[in-house]
Amino acid sequence: MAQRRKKVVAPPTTIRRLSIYFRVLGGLKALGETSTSSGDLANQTGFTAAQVRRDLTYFGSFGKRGVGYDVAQLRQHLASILRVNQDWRMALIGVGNLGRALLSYDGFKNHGYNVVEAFDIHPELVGKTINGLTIHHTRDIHTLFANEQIDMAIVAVPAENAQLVVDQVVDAGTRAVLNFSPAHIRVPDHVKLSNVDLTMEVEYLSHAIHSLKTIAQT
Amino acid sequence: MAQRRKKVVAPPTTIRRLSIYFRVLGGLKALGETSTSSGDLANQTGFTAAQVRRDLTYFGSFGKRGVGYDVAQLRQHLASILRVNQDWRMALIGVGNLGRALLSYDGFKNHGYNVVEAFDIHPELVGKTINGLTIHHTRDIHTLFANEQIDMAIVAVPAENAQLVVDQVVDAGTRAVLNFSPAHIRVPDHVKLSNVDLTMEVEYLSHAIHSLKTIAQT
DNA sequence: CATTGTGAAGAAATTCACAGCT
DNA sequence: AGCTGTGAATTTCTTCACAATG
Repeated sequence: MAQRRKKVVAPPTTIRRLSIYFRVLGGLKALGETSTSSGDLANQTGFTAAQVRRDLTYFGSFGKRGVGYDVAQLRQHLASILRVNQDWRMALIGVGNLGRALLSYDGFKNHGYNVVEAFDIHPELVGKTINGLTIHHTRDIHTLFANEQIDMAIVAVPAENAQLVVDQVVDAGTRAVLNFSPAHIRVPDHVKLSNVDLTMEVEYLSHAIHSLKTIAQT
Repeated sequence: MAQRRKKVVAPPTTIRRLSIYFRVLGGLKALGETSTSSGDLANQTGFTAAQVRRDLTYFGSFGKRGVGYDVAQLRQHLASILRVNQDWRMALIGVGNLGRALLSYDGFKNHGYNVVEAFDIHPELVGKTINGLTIHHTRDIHTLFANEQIDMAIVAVPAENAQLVVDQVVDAGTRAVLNFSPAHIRVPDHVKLSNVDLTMEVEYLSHAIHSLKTIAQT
């Protein structure tokens, strides 16, 4: 112990912004742009130039002073930091409306995130094929996860079943869970959890609209 | 200028947590619980007791020292802060896979967030009925928004059309936008924007899984 | 005496501002 | 001359710790 400690680890907020820079760089590349700058990235993302630069410094220095960043090169660096295009194998648990929408979500497949298994608890869905995937029963999660190495589980089941399902996928060795159910999920330290909470966003907005009125008097 | 300034405005993070407390209180109420505490809420949300209390102080003091909080009463306070159950009128723009899933998302309708209009640009969808809603052409946004007072727009169109669509709904008077498209959207100050970025969450996880390996050596 | 509400302290994230390269 | 990379300052957010109180 008592090791020296520099500012080493990037905040979660930085990682999420990197994902956005990565996307913008993809756009620039598609347009044939070869060079960009922190100011340009700031413009296209709504963050500040200082923040763009600060975010990048957590991982290295990728630009040339006086010049800027090489689009392809910076994009490649971010791909490597974020680990995109690494043929991630994902399983979808819960093939309801939201689950089905996620199955065909372009943003996943196009970046190396492949849904390779689908599960549901409803007997009438089990055995059916959707987007080329046979739907399995959730009771078979453990067995099938063992065969196919699954890196990430997408959980889109009702709140009351969510913890149970997550326990199963964690038990089966999955190390990342993307949870869409409106429930507080507990996972052990070695598992990473990310929540997408649609109700929360809507309620945030309904609060925010209103408080504008209150603030808008200078 | 040079006005005095107390800590008055709650951070956005607080608002989002309030939404989660609200949900937990709903669960407690359903179980017949009448009383709770910051410690209990902390347990059920994964935040800390101090944070629960701090979050609440931005809006008032709702508990009794030595006792805790009345479930129904605190829930009612949060409902009022978040403005749930106020019959919000929402419009969905983009009736693709994701849009359709959102149309039938229980979390919205059950809390007074009603999708009352649906729009799409594709001629083959216009005129069709889905979940009891007739799909209109996006070109009619302005006209139809004028008739029906729309409080919030849910944007689930491809990134390349997103800004255009948002400009239209903003122009039509909407003051809140929930954007699901992977694009940086600009809105004027009087409009509130919230983004749900699925790719970002997946990339966050793929980064996080990996960095665990690096950190896990003590 | 258990639990709130809150100043004060601490930690984390953002922004400033400028030296250092190209 | 222009843009990066980064210490330092600042702001924002979280946690501590305890007086107040039902």
